[in-house]
Amino acid sequence: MFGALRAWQTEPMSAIRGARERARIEVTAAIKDEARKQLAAEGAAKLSLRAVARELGMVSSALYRYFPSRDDLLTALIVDAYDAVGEAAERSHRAATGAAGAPGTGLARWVAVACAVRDWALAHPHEYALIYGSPVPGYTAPQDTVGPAARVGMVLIAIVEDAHRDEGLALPPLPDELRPEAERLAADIAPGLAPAVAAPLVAAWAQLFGLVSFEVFGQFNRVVEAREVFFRQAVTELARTVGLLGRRG
Amino acid sequence: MFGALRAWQTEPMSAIRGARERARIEVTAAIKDEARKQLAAEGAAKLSLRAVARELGMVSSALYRYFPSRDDLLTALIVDAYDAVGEAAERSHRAATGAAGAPGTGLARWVAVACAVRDWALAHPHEYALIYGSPVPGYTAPQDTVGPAARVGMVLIAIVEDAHRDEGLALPPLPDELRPEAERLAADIAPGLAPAVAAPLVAAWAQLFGLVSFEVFGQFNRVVEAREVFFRQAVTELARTVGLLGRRG
DNA sequence: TCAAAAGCAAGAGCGGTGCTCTCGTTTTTG
DNA sequence: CAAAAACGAGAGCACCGCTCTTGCTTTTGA
Repeated sequence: MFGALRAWQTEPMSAIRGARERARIEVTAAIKDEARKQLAAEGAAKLSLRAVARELGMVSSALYRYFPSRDDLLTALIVDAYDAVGEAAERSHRAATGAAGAPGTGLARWVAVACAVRDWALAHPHEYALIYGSPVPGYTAPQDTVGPAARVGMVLIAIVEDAHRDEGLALPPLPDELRPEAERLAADIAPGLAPAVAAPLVAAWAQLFGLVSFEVFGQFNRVVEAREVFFRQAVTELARTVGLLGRRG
Repeated sequence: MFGALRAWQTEPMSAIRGARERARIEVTAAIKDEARKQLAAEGAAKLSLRAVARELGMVSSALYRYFPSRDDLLTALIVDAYDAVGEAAERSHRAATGAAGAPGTGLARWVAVACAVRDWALAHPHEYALIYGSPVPGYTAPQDTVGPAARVGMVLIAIVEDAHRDEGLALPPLPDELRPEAERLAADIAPGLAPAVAAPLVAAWAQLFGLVSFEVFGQFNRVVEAREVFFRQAVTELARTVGLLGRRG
């Protein structure tokens, strides 16, 4: 018995130290799971700490041991949502990067990642709204969210960088007014990228989510019917604006 | 006295019939004004019926004589917001349509309207979030909102239609997969428009708001710095996708 | 080894919310 | 002029986020 105790204490730091810490991790995960369930069911506005606690069989005040406020719980869900959509994008990117270097695959990867983002958004509309709709907690995003929030953008950058190296880009001319900003952007987000493509890339990033948001938020209701083919065509055209070569290129 | 009463009763239907009706209109407007003030200050999530009533010196239950629920108040604000941004777009369209028929004005009008939408959004971020962020009341937009919600899109359609008539469009080829949807779209939203431009136009509509949303919602923080010139360049490129001819065209 | 410290669940409670109902009062209507 | 409708005020219900206090358990450190 004492031997077992000693064995626990000599476990590496990375492992869970005691029963308390283990329980804390499990309870924290259970809270987030239940909160995510309520978020998916009713939306962020209806998410209630008391309801989460009730469903977990604990008292509402106990929940504040794990999240100092409702906004902190929402922030945790925001980070998870960014990670989820980011991972969906990265997975589809890996899947579309089977054969590297083949001409035209840049466009295929771009469309694949865009469709992955759209699919995730349609499957998790409330979580999507949490991160790409109105920012509900506070006015500015907490620092914890900036890393996960960049993952989709990183994938898009990687696609364009790879295509630039492997197939070349059909670069649009860079207007003089935009040159300083484009150079700053390129140096900031992708040091190896040509300034002429950095600005269109950021714009395409925003426009991609414009297409997704309009569909998820119902702006396309009674307007666009064949949404899959409509979306694919739109993001294909978007790929052209960042220099990815299509069939017509 | 009775004469005055009779005179009131013989007034035309369009006028206000009595003191009660007049008061109702005024109180309704006061409620909406105060609600809009709180919306602009704190956002839709913090809008409280009780606070509105308190500020207006009435009891919260009295407010329910004018709006049956909080969501109905929000819906009224949504309609007003759609009308406001729609009117901003229409006004800038009229201003940019001084000299009609001159070559290249289609592009100028497009950029002017896009900038007007962006300016309004940056000036009224919470109202913008109410209509182009997560749909907060219910899941589907009430029927009252569809008309006002279409105003900006109508302006964009008008610009392209006028340019099509006056200057011609540089139409991109229409892929076969998109043809049925494009024809349905064209017949639905703008009977005089070529199918090849209908789909890109709807996509550009969504992408325009993607650019605005990313800026308003803070997604461009620490990414895009020179936002005005960045936006103008992006919507100029967007104009090209709907066939409006630029200098390079 | 054992007492101090820290973490934890539970409960009561505060001020706030949306919303309903009732009750006089006032205005409109027939 | 009486019936009907609209209205403001108030009390009250259930819920919310959040705080504070009270005991209990685990962890810690001398």
